[in-house]
Amino acid sequence: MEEKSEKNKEIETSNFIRNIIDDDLESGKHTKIITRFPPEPNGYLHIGHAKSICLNFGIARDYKGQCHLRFDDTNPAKEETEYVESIMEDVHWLGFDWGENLFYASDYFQQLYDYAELLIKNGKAYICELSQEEIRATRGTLTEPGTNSPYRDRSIEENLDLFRRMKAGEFEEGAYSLRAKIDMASPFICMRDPVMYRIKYVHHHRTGDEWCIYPMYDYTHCLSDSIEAITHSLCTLEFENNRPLYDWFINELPVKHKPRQIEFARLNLSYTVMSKRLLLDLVKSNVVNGWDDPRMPTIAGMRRRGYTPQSIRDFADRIGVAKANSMVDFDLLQFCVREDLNLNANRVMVVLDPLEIVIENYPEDKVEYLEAENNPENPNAGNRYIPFSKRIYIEREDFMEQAPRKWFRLSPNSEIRLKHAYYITCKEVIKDKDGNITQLICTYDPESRGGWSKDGRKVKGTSHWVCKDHAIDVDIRLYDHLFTVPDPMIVPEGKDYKYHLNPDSLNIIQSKAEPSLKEAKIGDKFQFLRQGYFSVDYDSIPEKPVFNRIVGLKDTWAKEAKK
RNA sequence: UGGGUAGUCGCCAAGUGGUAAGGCAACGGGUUUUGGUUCCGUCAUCCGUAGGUUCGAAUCCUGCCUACCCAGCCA
Repeated sequence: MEEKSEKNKEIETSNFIRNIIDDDLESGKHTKIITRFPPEPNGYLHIGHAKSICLNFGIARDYKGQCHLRFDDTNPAKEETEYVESIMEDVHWLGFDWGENLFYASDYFQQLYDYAELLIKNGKAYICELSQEEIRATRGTLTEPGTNSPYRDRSIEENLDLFRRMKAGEFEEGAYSLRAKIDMASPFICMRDPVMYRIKYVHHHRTGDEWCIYPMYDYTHCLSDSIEAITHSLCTLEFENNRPLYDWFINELPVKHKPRQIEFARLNLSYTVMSKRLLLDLVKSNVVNGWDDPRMPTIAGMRRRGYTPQSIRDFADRIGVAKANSMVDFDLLQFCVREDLNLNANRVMVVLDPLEIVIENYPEDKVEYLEAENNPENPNAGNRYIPFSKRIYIEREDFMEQAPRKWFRLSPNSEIRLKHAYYITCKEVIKDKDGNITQLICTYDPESRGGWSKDGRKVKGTSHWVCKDHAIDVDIRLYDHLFTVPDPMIVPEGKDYKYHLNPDSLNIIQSKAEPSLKEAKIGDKFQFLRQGYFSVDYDSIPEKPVFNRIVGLKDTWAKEAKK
């Protein structure tokens, strides 16, 4: 399904990071490019991570280098095996493979510890007894320098002894920390003697209870990159401030490789939120039904919704990579799925909101099987046969008693084509006592079988339909944006991001589908003719398939009708 | 207010001194048994702003404005 659309597309991928890599290759600084995707296993991956994954693995692929998957697991209090499994699944699903290069920062705990002792021996790190609050208080502010810790000038021997006893579990959490000795007056606040190690009596998902001291991100990340010989360490903009510290550790230690950190802007998508904290909150507060709720911007959610890996990769290519903060239109993502699915999803007829039609001049017990192409964009998709008889359903919104200007669907005495079937003309409108339309009486033209007429008369409107006696019942889940505004983070004073939650982000309806959909399997994707693209949800049961709407078709009539 | 970044079409984004790519969206039109697809066309005399250098600047220099990030023993 994917290969076909992949080859007729050639997005020229050029960005400032690739330019740097090109220069490094040309100058001979590097001969092989190694990148890495370094998630912390404390939550599910989202579309923002997909951007990073496509960037890192994409570069490795294009430069014939390699991209490592490395779990940044230095804070056991937040990390779980469940997350590492979901992350691996999502990266694979997106179409990338790290091969042998699966790593964990925790693999380097011993090496990192040895490096720390070396820093102590070189007089570049010390054991501090200040409490967390005291450290904060002596750090200074954005405009004022901090003050030196009273423990800053301990002897190397004492520092070493204390550090070893920290590791041995002799002290309580928070009683001691290992700090780099840099500069309490640095305008880079992260350089004001940052904490390198803290004591935590917490079980680690991989190292168990082997360690009770854990290294901090700034200390761990640069050295992990170095150990793996990463050439270009790509991260998001908020780490720009940390780069001096990244370089400091690399330069103070006798490392073989000195990776270069390069920062790019993280992805923001309109009508959704992207922070792990907020996504976790949506899950915990049951606003959505779990991490893979189809409204979530998580990879798992998008997969369940029906987005294809190809469409997400294409999206990542199209949004580009730069240093300016930005918010991408959700429209672009929708364009990418439609483009993929238009080529690859078979067409099928489903009447979302059924209105019964009785064809008065059609024989009572006759059933015909009409041939229908599965995908006009792909002749290889073949044909199928759809039953047709006297009673059928059409879409309720395809009929209007008082037709507006430019309306070319059904209305009293007008003629339309039933896709793949016949021309019908509306003769009578049946209503209940409240005036609601309950049924339409129509006639059909037996000469128009297949949807053509010999006299070549123009029938502008074409409706989809299903045969009443053969239709199957299906549940349809119509999804819309989780939020009603492009930027949910802009809220009135005193409100939080939930202020803009869309109360109509999910609508479940019962519909009638053509019988072929009985065979649909979980994850199958279809275009419901004239409606949109839908994917079979895993909540389906044999008696009742459940479809998620991935995205609607472009609807220029809806636009016209608004005028 | 210290430091770090960024400001090119409604939204992304190329461009790196030689006179504004491309995509999405939008708009107009042709084709069409999906008001889908597809096709054709329109869409920045102008690059946050004010000066300066230059034959020539979005690209170099200076000032100013705006936005984002940094004061976790989170990442």
